Amino acid sequence: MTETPLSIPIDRSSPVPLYFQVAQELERRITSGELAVGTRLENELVLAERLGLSRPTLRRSIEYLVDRGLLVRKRGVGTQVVMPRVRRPLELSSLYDDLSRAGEHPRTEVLRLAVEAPPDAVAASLEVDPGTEVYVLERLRYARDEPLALMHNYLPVGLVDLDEGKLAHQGLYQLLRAAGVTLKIASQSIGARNATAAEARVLDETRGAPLLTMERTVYDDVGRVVEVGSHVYRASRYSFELTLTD
Amino acid sequence: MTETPLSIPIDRSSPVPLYFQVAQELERRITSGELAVGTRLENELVLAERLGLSRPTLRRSIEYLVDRGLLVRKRGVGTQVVMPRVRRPLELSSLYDDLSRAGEHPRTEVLRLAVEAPPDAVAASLEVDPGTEVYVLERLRYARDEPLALMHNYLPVGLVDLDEGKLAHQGLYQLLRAAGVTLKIASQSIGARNATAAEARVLDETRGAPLLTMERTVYDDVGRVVEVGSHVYRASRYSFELTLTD
DNA sequence: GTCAATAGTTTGTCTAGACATAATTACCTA
DNA sequence: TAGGTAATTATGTCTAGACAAACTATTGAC
Repeated sequence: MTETPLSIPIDRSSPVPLYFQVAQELERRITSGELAVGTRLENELVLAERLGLSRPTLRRSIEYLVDRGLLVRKRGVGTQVVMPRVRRPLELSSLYDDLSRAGEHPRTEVLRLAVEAPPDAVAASLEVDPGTEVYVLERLRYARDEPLALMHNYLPVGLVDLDEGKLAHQGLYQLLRAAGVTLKIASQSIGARNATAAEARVLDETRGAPLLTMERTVYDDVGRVVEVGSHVYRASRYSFELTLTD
Repeated sequence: MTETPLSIPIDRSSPVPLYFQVAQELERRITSGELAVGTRLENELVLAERLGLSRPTLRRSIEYLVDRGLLVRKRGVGTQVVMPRVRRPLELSSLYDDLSRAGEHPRTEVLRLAVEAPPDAVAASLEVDPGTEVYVLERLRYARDEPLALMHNYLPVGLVDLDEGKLAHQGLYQLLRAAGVTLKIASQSIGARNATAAEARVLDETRGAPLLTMERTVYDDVGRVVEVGSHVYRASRYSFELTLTD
């Protein structure tokens, strides 16, 4: 129930929007514990005046953090700090990015890279006519020198130029973003099955070992399908971590 | 590249906020296909005047739909309809709700309902002291008269009163919501393993059959842990569908 | 013909203030 | 004392307008 007078420096000459400067600084203080859970913020009028901002601008900062689950507002009551534990609702990240961040030293072996007509089901997911040629990519992902996942990707040609060299050192999504593609939304399906003999051999498992399967279709900001992936992960080494909101 | 003059009736006497009336109607027209993908909206000034709203209010409507991935804005260019395919980023729903919606006639068999001290790991997830008594719940979920999942749940006492009768006919989350608990955020981990003999027997699978595992911790709007779940699903009958954004 | 400067269009940010509505608190009456 | 009513406080919604920045297309110069 503490209520701290809040002081945040604002740089009006910065290209960073004012509301975002405030939001960022608030987020930092909350996640760092500087603003403890349960702390009540001063009311918007006072806060706006103290920071030298208009109320709409200040409200926009707070709204941003409310959306992300760091603050709770109640009309007639006030605004309170809730959770430092929250991460993003869910990130559109690739396995490579995740592993890099976790310091797992990912490595990728490109087993196949071709331009050819994919299976009809994949063509349908890609929303191209059956028989259309697309990038077909088969990769083996290692973490700490152990095989982790066998990945099949399909991409329309023309978005990005792929070659083995680039793919060995960068994640596919990094390459897409670098090519100016804005990944916007993906739909995934996560399931499980037992490893076939061939999969077991590649992944250094035994036949029948449990595998996690993931099918993913990724769309960009204008609604184009930019990638279809069909991957299997060793369940003994990997699990999906998610955070849901609402 | 079509550009339609947009006409939306607005009820100023309604308690529904104006920006939301507009957002809802726009969403309906987009998902129904009435506003086709690629359609460009008129610019905000014109649109605001046509609808008799101020620009900030109109902008708020549009912002709502941009956040949900139905519209894209580009400065200097305009606002365009993108995807009718998007659903919510990801819903905090329970298996029971999902199945009901899908018309799968879910049924629940309560195998155990007790108040006792949970394993220490669960107590830690629940953020209660080891040895604290909590609800311990073991259930078998059927869909279309076939066993689908074996579910273990742990809840702090005092939030909701549980009894077998209620649990047979309603999902756990429905009961929580009815008790005034606002589910806000959950962190999940999805993995896979092979079925033990006991699990296989209960789930009508064979020993070694692939199972999807899910561990979930749910928090309410003020940051309390309200449920910890540890579930296994028959991979032959179930997969997780997700939509990621950003 | 090509490239750069420029003008026009459209969204992005910000301000100042008005009124509405929900939650709480204080008070006053029965 | 108990009850409801009124005042208070805070967020929610909305308006009207200003200026900034990004993108497009056109125009002009070489």
